[in-house]
Amino acid sequence: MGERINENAFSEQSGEYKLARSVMNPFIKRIVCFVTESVQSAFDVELAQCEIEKLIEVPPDYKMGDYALPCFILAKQVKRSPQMIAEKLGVGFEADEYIKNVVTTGPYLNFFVNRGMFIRHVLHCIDSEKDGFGTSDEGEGKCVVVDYSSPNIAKHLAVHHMRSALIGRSIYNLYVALGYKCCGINHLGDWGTQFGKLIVAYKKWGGEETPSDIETLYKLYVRFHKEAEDDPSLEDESREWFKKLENGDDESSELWRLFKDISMKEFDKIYDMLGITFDYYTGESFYNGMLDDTVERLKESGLLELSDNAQVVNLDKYNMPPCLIRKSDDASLYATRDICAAEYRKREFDFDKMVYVVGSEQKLHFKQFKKVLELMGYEWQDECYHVDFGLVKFKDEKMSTRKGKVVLLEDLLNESISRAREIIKEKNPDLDGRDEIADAVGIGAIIFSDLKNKRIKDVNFDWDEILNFDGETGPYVQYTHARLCSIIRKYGKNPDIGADPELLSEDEEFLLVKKLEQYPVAIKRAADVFEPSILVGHLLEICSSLNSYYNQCRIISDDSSLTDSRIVLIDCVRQVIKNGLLMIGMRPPDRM
RNA sequence: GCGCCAGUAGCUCAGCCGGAUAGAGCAUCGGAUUUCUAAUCCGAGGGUCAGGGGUUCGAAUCCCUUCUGGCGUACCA
Repeated sequence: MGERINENAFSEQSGEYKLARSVMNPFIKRIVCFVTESVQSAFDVELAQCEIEKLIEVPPDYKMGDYALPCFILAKQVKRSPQMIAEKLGVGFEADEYIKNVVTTGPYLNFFVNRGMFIRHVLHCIDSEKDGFGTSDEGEGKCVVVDYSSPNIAKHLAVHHMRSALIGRSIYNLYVALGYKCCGINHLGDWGTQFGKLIVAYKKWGGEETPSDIETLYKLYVRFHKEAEDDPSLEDESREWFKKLENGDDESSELWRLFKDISMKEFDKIYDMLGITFDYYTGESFYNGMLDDTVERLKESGLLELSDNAQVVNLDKYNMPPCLIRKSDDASLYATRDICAAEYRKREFDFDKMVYVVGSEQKLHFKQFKKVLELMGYEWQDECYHVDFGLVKFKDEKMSTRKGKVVLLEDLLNESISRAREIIKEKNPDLDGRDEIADAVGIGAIIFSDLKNKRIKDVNFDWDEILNFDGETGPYVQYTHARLCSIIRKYGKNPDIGADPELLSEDEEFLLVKKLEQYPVAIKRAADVFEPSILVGHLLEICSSLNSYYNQCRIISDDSSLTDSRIVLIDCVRQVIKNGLLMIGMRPPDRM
């Protein structure tokens, strides 16, 4: 029986994590102990266990082994050829219950685990941790602030606000899984000159009726820009109105409140559909009363200087344009408010990390922002991260935001749901609860397509691609989950972890279990680099392994012992897929 | 002009703190269902890892350089 173990996730972990993993994986621990001792006895060279552990990787081919020790690095320290080292170490190996065999292949020493033991170990972990499998307590007592979505009032929620929300929410969940306390903040763009513009537009063209929907507000906004092209005085007028607003003027404050309420109603509708929540909705306006203090601190630090009548922090020394703090009319800017908000959040939450999930086009802003914090003497600026993501591009000219056209998120989501409904009608017309499932699948497809690629990649917004439910997609993962649930339903009993794992002797079964074992590693890696796509990619690998297995082996058969064992495996896969889907904000349907 | 990011199969991407034979999905073509859900699986074709130099026992991966594309570059956010 050939072996088909092929995966590579081990090779890229940080040394720190590898240490933690060894606690979890006794197989690697065993290898590390063996190598450490052997190097000592064979070459009289002493190496730390964590050094050895960093070297352990996974061979690229199933025939080669489960874990490998490349001997190149050792060769330098021991001053022998890597081939010779591998050979000499291999000779001294004795099998035990964890590692059953070792093979020397050129400069590599390849280890084979005791599969039955490995499977037993992993399945027991999953069975005992259940929904908690993949979590840890490494963040206990620490806090992460995540700033996501943060749309501007009076415009429709744009696609990039959805990206920010989905990425941000996933990062939030990842850190919760690692035991951190998280604060999710929607830093609403509810302040700034654009409010002056809106007020001007409303007063001039708003008519008698009080606006009640975001479409009306948006039209006013668009009209303002159109008219301002011919009449630049409108810009001055809007700056004056914003100034009034900032000074607490009644009329403008009332309008501001109205505009904000209308927008929030609209936003909440979309957030509900996507399952996005926040702990705080403290937008820019929230900091209005604190701005003077912030500016005062900047002044005291001697950072402020006057330039063309505006107050700025000069950043020439750092090869950056100056950071504007107050405009020539004394009004604040977004940098002012961001700095103020950061100070507030540090006071309020005493975070260990603060994450801004905002598009790449604002890179310079965050670079300046961090530099100013540093110059103010805040060491914690080191723990502020701009988690940027690529632009959303439109293939289809009809949907371009240019020419005042926008993709309405609500339309996009509804389109996806109705597409899911069509497919259900076609494939499984008698499905119970099909409306709810169409929701989960339709929305899931959107969420998944947004998170599956590295965030830095630009997204080519293409209906056909986003609404394609074949291949590496959200529906694929959900479908896999539903199938597993279906098998367990058919089995009719509760999976019994007492079933014999030794019966799971197929290569596909072992491969699957290895993927499951890597799930907590994927979580950790994804959180470390704020990259949900790492988790998504791992979920796809699990599903792909499972489907391959499913098509090759029957789970429920006449052999009741074997069936019992396979059901335990199936239940564990189901559990892990469920955990992963929830982590990225998707619902795992029991059937579809 | 300057700065940052990206360039891997026809398309979308993974792999990138150097290691064993560059991998997926989509699309195309060919197969699999009396059997636990075919939204699945198996197979085929498809590559100058943008070009050039360098470092190294070894480079898609690190350094330099050129080209292409995107974004940013003080009173918008």
